Amino acid sequence: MCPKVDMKKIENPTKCQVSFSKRRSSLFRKTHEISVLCDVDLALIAFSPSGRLNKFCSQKRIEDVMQRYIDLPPDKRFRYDIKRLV
Amino acid sequence: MCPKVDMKKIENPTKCQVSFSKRRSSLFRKTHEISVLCDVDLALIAFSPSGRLNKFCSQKRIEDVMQRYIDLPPDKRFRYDIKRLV
DNA sequence: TCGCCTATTTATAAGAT
DNA sequence: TATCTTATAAATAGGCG
Repeated sequence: MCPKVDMKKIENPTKCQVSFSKRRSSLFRKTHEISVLCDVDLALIAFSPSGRLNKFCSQKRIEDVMQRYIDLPPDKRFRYDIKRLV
Repeated sequence: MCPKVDMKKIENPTKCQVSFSKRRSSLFRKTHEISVLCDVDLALIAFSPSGRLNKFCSQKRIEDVMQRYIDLPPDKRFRYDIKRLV
C-alpha cells in the first residue's frame, strides 16, 4: 500500500497536492520537534507551486532568524551547506 | 528500544547532540524530498545550540528565497503561519 | 565522538468514504 | 477536495563497539 517514492516531481496535480499536504504537516512537526528537543533556532520558508507561503519559526520572528543569517560573516554563511548531507 | 519522545529540551548534552545529528539528516532529507516531489521552493536556516549554521535551499540561492519572502505584501507574509499546523 | 543494529514508533501512498 | 484507514516504508532511541 505504501510503495517506495520515486524522487521526481509528481506530475499528477491531485496526487501532488495530496502529497504536499501530508508531507508538509510531517515536515513542520519534525521542524518543531528538533527546535524544542535540541534547542535549535530555525526558520523555514516554503512556497507551494501555487505561490502560497508556508513558514515556520522556532522562537523569534522569522525576520530575526533571517537577520541572524545575514549578520554572519561570509565565511561562516557559506561554509555549512546542508545539501552535502542529503 | 524506541520510546516515545518527550517534547522538551534534551538536557543531557551528549544525547542532545546525537539526537540533533540524527534528526537533522532526516529533516533535511524530508525537506529535499518535498521540494522535488511537490515542486516547492523553500529555504531552511537552522542554528545549532553552539551557534553553527545549517542551511538548505531547494533551487536558488537562499538569499533569493529570502528576498521572495521579503517582497511579499505584508498581508500575505503574515497570513500563513505553519505553527497552526503543528 | 561516530557509525551500525534493532525493536518500536512514525510517516505515508493508495484506497475508502 | 478532504479526511480516515491500513499496510508498508522510513525514522529513531538506546545499545554496542
